[in-house]
Amino acid sequence: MRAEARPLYLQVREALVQRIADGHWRAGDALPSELALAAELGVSQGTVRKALDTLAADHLVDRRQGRGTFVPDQTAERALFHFFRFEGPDGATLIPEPLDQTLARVAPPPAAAAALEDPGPDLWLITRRRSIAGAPALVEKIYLSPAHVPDPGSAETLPNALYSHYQALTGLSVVRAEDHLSACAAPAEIAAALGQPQPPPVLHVERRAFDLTGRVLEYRLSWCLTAHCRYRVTLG
Amino acid sequence: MRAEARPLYLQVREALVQRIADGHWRAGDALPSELALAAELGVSQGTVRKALDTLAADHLVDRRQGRGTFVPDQTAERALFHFFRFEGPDGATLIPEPLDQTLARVAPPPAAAAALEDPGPDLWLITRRRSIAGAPALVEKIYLSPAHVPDPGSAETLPNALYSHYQALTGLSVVRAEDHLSACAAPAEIAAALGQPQPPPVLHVERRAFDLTGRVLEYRLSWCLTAHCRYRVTLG
DNA sequence: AAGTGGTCTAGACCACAGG
DNA sequence: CTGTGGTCTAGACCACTTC
Repeated sequence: MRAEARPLYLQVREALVQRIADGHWRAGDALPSELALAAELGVSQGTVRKALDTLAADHLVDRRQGRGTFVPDQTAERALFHFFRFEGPDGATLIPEPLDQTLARVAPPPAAAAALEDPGPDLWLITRRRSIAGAPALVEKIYLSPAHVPDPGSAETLPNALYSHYQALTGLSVVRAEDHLSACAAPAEIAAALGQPQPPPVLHVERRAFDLTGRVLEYRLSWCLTAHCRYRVTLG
Repeated sequence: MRAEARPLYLQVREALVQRIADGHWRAGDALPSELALAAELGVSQGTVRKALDTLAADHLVDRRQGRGTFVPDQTAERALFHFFRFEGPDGATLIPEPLDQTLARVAPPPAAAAALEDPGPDLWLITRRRSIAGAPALVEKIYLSPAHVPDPGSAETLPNALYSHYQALTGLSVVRAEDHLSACAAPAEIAAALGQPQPPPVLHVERRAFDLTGRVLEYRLSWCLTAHCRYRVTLG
């Protein structure tokens, strides 16, 4: 570890992030112990600990007393509870049932091209419908760059939990997402997919999902009927 | 500091939170230095530091190198950037202009009574309209318990930034909020207030705002036209 | 110069998991 | 029993603010 302007523990943090991003350690792997990392990097255990604590705070590693420090699996559970923000009107956990989905290569719409840097000539587009309480309630258009996800599989094999699917395919984890919400009358195509004769008011969500190096891995548009669900946000 | 089951630094944290909640230190005040607190509480500086670091992470105190540790003012700036989640379509900061507002005592609607524990026979209700880009775009109904806010002032004197107003009046700070978002056709009353002949789709936000002891200080319903704005969420 | 928080180190002991 | 992370301490030095 050389002397530089930035604090040592941030340099250690970046070195560790680098190795995770490289795939040096894979999802599910345990990192070396604090003492081992300290010896290897030539810093004290306390400095490694501080770096690991900041990573844990960002959910980039998982620390378990007596066991070790782990690169987290993108478990379906975490994807569901952390990145799926819809819940029932009473606050109950809500699990939408898959209805149908398609997979295609499409020319990038301008918004998708702008969101996904380096979009290339065409993108993967997953279109899917999901139902809540037995009625179609959610339509999603999910854009992926082939540069990041060369082959998502087929429409039949796409699982419900996409983020863990991306990780299994590519080693890339979604660690952060930014949503922009608005209300609009459902576009005709969406209203039809939701089985509504008249365009109903829908909650529109535009999402950018980032990997741990800050690249946009996924650009997603959702339209949701909120008769039986709502989007929950906690502002700390 | 007595020996107990919970870690020392959490006991220190709670002692500090208690004093802030008590008003022992007021908004804007500096806390004693780490060494002074350590001596007073009979623990090491490192333990006090760890407690203060967790408080800073939760925005309950403000630490500034060379100056000290402060109980944060509920500045209009923080209220705006942290708890006001609307922005322009291009991501630009957005400042809605106040249009008009009223203040009344009303019988608590069931939802407001459920949200505000101990609501009493009636509540304060602030109703206000705000405009974006020159057109009415936001209607808010804000319920306050007189037990927490005995006298919010008059409709004429209510400022734009309510959370810092609450703090100036009562010493209570909003430190956390939970929003529930849905889309609906604007109720007739709201459509009229927004100057829309037909009920437009609006983003409906139900907010509970908490003080640092976890009580609900405010229950707020908002209806927003999202033609020129959107609600931004970052999921870490 | 004095006082504050920020970083870094070294070492002790505790709590937990697993062989 | 060993090894892990979690807590707690003590002390050194640095960076920043204020007088």
